[in-house]
Amino acid sequence: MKLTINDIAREAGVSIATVSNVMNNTGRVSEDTARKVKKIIEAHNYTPNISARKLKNKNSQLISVIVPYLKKGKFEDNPFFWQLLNGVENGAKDQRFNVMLTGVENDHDLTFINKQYLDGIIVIGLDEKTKLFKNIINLTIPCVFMDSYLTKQGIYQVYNNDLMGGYLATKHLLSLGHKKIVIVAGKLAEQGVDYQRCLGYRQALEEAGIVYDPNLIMDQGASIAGGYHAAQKIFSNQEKITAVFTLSDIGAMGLIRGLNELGLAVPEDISVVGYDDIIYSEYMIPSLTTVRQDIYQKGETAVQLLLDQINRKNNSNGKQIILPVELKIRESTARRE
Amino acid sequence: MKLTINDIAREAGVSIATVSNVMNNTGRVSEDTARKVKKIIEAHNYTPNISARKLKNKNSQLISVIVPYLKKGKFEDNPFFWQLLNGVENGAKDQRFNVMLTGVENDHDLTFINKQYLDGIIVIGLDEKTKLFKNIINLTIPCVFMDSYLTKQGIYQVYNNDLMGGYLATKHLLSLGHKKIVIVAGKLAEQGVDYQRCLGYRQALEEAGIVYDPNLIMDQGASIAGGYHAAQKIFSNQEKITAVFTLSDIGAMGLIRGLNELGLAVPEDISVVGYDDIIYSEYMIPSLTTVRQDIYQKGETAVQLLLDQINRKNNSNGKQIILPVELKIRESTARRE
DNA sequence: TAATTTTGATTAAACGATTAATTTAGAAGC
DNA sequence: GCTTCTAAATTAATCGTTTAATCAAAATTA
Repeated sequence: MKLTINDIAREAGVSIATVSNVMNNTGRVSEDTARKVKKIIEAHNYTPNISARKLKNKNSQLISVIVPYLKKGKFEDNPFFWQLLNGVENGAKDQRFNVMLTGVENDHDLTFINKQYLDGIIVIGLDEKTKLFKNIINLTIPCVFMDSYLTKQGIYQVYNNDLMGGYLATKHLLSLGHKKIVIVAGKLAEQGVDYQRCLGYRQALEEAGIVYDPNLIMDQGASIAGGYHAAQKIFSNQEKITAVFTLSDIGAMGLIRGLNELGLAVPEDISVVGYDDIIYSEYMIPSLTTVRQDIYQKGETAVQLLLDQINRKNNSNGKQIILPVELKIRESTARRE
Repeated sequence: MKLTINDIAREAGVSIATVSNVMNNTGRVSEDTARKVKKIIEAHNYTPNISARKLKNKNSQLISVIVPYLKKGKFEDNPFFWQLLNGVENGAKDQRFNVMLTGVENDHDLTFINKQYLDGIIVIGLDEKTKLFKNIINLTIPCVFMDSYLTKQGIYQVYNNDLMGGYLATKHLLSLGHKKIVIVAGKLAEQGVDYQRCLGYRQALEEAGIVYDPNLIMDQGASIAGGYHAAQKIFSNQEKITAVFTLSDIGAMGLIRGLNELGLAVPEDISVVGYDDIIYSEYMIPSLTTVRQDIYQKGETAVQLLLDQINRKNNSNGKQIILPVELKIRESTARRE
């Protein structure tokens, strides 16, 4: 049914070794023979069986993007991941790699990522202290960690300049005259992006001579519902809050909706800055001032870093790539009255 | 280095065949032996080499979701796909299947499918007339087609009741007194979902005794930018349009933004109905009246249908599953003044 | 007890590639 | 003409499983 190397060899009147040599350009075949074999390969659109090749060579042309889900069955509503996955898939395709998506829970055992099955993985937002991290490291397969600030030596990481993002957003709000700026964060784990963004926030405050008030940090969840619920808290807060820095655009979306329902207008009553610049931010009403990161490009970068690692296998010096961020000023922020 | 079945067999003092039989629960092994072997497998955390298994069995526990992209390098901005993929991944995980994502262009060669020994594929929104469709059919691997209305016998399909969705949305607008209702569609290919939704629209018009006017159908693209640009057209249209039925929520999002910029308020000046009920629709300002389909569940359903096919292999009767839709009435529609 | 069946294990042949070791055929050197 | 060298092809082993074909021992039957 399916063509094998034997079929090609038979038709070309050569041995399978020769066919293999032709395919792998080992230079051990005469030009004439090579041409003849190639023609037959072309004609039948033959491609070698990856499993067989892998059994010998130990590579599968398959990588996985690992998303530590909150819970099985729970839909992750941030389009961030989708955009990222598009970037990864696109970058991988260029080098004829395929991309798997795997959602895992935090204490998941990774037997399903059989060591011999994947050529590499990209892991998003993982903390070094988790069991999952240890399990992944133990796999000793090429790996790129994205959006986490890990201290372990010799690993590959990609993230945006989150500290700068936090700094820029806060500085912008400060420049508009805001003093009481709330942060609505996802989880503030020390190795997460939100922690860094908060550091940037604190740095900007400090430069402006404003005392950091931990009560203004809300650890609410980065989801759309998280933002929505934060509105209530902000509304009932005694202090006069005039600006909110939400560490995700979807959180900002929920927040603005929530504020509206409580009779607070954005930006007239409260200014809001988001984070990510997902595609919808530009089209929201009001359009969202936000810290832009190029998510698609981040995906491409990560896959590139991973494939580099896969190709020259024994280089384990590790590498960090920090991508730039940019403040996009739109309608959701205004001068404090 | 890596443990093989031989190591386990040696340590257990049995043959590799016995180890294999233990792993695959063939029932050909005595309880005592099985227990002994299992213990050793456990102790070493051994997992069989998938490539070897694949080579023998020609199955991979791997399926792919195929998204016919518009173009390579172009990011597909509809979160629909992400939600769907989450559903698929979740459903697949239950049965220990992994999920690949593949974006293909219309004339893409599909060799990767054989190479990876995919056990099955889910294809989204594909037209029967395309070359890609023919190529896929020729592969003769288990396949589920989603969101297309194909006429070929013996194939498996999953879609929502799009005709009903179109009907419900239109009926709702009619009941609010609207007469000139524009449709902003993606592509109106005969086998696509948008075509069906338009049929529903026409049916509702007919019941209300309103003549169908093809000039009111805009074939603008279902993207957010498509909706945005449609606003201009609607604005400059001479006829007094009071309502728009956008065949995607993100299109509606772009549209509402566009209308706003042109000084038209939703729903005061124009009512807008979307389609999909993505998670953001509820949080938009105004929140979006839309036809809800449970995308996550659709993903789960598709994967279930696919795995059924994979498991009892020779049943090729085909099957269609039609999932229900529901109208969600929110703020973006109002009675015509 | 001898013949037969059942049970539980082993042997060995695939699966489809890669590659080290080997063979063959010409060409070159003397 | 004989040896040596080189280029180009082949042979055969190997990767780690599954499974059909066997086989041996124990259990059952006559």
